[in-house]
Amino acid sequence: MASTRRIGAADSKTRAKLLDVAERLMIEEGYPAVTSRRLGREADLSNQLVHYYFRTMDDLFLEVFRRRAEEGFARFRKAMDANPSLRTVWAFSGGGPGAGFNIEFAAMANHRKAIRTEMARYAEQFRTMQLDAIAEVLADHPSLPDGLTPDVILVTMTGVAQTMALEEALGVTAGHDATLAFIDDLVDQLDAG
Amino acid sequence: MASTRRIGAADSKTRAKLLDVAERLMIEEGYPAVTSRRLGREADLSNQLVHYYFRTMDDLFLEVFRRRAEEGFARFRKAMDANPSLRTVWAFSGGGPGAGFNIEFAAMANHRKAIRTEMARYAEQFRTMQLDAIAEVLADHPSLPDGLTPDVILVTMTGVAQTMALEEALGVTAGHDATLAFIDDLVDQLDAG
DNA sequence: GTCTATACTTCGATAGAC
DNA sequence: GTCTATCGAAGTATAGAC
Repeated sequence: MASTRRIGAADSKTRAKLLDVAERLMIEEGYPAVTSRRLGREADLSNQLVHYYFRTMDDLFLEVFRRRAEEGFARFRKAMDANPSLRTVWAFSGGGPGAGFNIEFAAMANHRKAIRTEMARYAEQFRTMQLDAIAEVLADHPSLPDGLTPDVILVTMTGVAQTMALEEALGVTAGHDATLAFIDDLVDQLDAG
Repeated sequence: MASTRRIGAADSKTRAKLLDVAERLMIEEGYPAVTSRRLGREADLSNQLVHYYFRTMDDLFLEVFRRRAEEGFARFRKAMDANPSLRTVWAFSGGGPGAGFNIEFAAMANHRKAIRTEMARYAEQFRTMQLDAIAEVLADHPSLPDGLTPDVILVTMTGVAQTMALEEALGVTAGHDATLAFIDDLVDQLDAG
């Protein structure tokens, strides 16, 4: 039978605070720095309280990820409502705010099944949303260059945006400006029809 | 004055073994799993021997990275000698074998200065090599599409290849086949002139 | 070159009191 | 909801013997 250990309410303010601190710590120092003890200290709480709200550390990480994902979806939907265009899709291709955030989870996903599953779910859902958006925007465009389907446009934009973000964090920016200008032009042309 | 602690020879077989095990462990379980104790155990050595060959764990990681980088350079040069084409550049855009390997170091680079510096050095050097290769291959091509400079071609290829590799590790492959086909065609056309 | 011994820190997780 | 107490394990790193 399952453990009888108690677990904190999902709408607790303390719980939300722990998630906030975890998110900050993760971005600033990397996911291995997010430990129950460290978290408790930074949030001015006992470390054991972390285990009260999250059965395991993986549960905590999953919650951090989900919060961000939900927020990202909402922001994308809102932006598309305000300005349904390829440009908006392009603006969100980098994966939202915090490229470092994505890398942390990508590294975790490589070795923790629960996190990999959750990330895949999110990535697929987001891709579908973006794809629908592109299809709608380009619906009345008579002729795209041969082979340049919405699929291809999206994967290419995503690849370029995410890799440039990653490289920029590293301090490597060779070729970025020219590529940015090229994609910008392309997006303009496609949006114009 | 600096520590008088002894340090093992760089050409030691034991040292090489430790680097091998570290590399494997890193890919299989992630960089936090690469600890001196774990390393010693897996290599059938005392954990203290790790500190004999590498003053700090960061030194160890740097050496693991450098070994791979050197090997990657050599493989790229050899492939370009055998078949100097855009196709060869494209084949190496994914960042060599082991996409997971790159993610591990990218995550580390986000928070460890020494590793970030080394990675940036490598990335810049590799990009220059690739750029020279592309420029040479395309030297006698009279007219590229407007704005599609070697810079842009390279950053785009790199972005698409690396992101697809990352997504594939996650299990997300929507749009990959179509994008692969599109780039393949483009590469063929550019190689043909 | 490899080991033992050792010092000190930090970790995840649980039980149980208040 | 939060804390104290506590367990067992693992981490980096150094000194010094063989």
